[in-house]
Amino acid sequence: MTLEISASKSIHLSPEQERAIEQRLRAAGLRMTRPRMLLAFLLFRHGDRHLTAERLYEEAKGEGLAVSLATVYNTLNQFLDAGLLRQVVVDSARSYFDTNLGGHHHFFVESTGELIDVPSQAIQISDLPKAPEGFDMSGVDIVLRLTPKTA
Amino acid sequence: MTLEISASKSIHLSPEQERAIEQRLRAAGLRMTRPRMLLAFLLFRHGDRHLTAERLYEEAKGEGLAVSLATVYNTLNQFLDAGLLRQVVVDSARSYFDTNLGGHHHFFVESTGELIDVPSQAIQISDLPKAPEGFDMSGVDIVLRLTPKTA
DNA sequence: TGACTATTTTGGAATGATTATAAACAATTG
DNA sequence: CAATTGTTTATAATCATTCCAAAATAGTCA
Repeated sequence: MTLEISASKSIHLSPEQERAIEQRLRAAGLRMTRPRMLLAFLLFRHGDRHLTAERLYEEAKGEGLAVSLATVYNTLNQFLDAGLLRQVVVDSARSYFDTNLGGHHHFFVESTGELIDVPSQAIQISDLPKAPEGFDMSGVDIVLRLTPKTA
Repeated sequence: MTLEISASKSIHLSPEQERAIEQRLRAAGLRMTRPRMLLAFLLFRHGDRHLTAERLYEEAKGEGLAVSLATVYNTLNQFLDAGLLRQVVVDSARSYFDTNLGGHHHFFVESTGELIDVPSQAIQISDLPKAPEGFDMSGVDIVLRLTPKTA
């Protein structure tokens, strides 16, 4: 699939990239469409990323292939449901989507909104309470909040 | 100060309660007003609480002394700034305010929005990464997410 | 390929939490 | 008590996100 934009701009995926993405989306029960291909490409092409919907939307526009903000939200939520993304809750104002699916935690720079991965083995937890009666513990989220050093 | 509402309803604070609250607010540079006294009373009368602004607003109305939603938000933010409350970020949809100022963490029941304190000594962390160059670590937030047990 | 059905996309309206505004009010100070 | 300053309030504004109905696209099958 070629993501044509204009005479001057377009994104080309190699057949392998395309097949890899298609396979992941198909496995999740999602049809392959141009917006989903573009967004998957932007999300997964370079290592781990932490993005807000708005930022991904801007990035897509910057690449020249416009996609509506509603579609960005729809797609992010579908990817979340499909387990291709994880949500990170660190800020009551906006949602972050994380492409790193491995167990890990985060530094959060409150002043800039930047998130930085912390590998889970960097934090040693020797004891955790068990879930109260009737519940399962579905996740352990650790956020290390950072502020610029007070000179 | 007596929080008079109607012939039938009013909240009475003992002089000690009143003085204690007033002292805390004064120390934070806040004038003593009726809405602040009411909200402080509701927040601090019974042990540790986790409240959303909306819920505190409803509770105030339920007690008969109406206070505007804007004032609830203003007051919560002032109390936050004054260090009388702490904010808990667990849900991208709403903000929780926590009256427990001691070091502790939370269980979060996603299905109901309920928060449950976890004393910090219930979680043993034997190792934490240090803050990246130029930053101080201002907080360590741990959220244990709960889901109803899968029968 | 053509025609049909099911799914997606989209722009714009709607929602919900929170914050800003500006006028009315209450507390403090002298 | 008059002047000043800080607070409350109703309402409008904002911002992220979701909803909606119509237009576009993908999948299916003859």
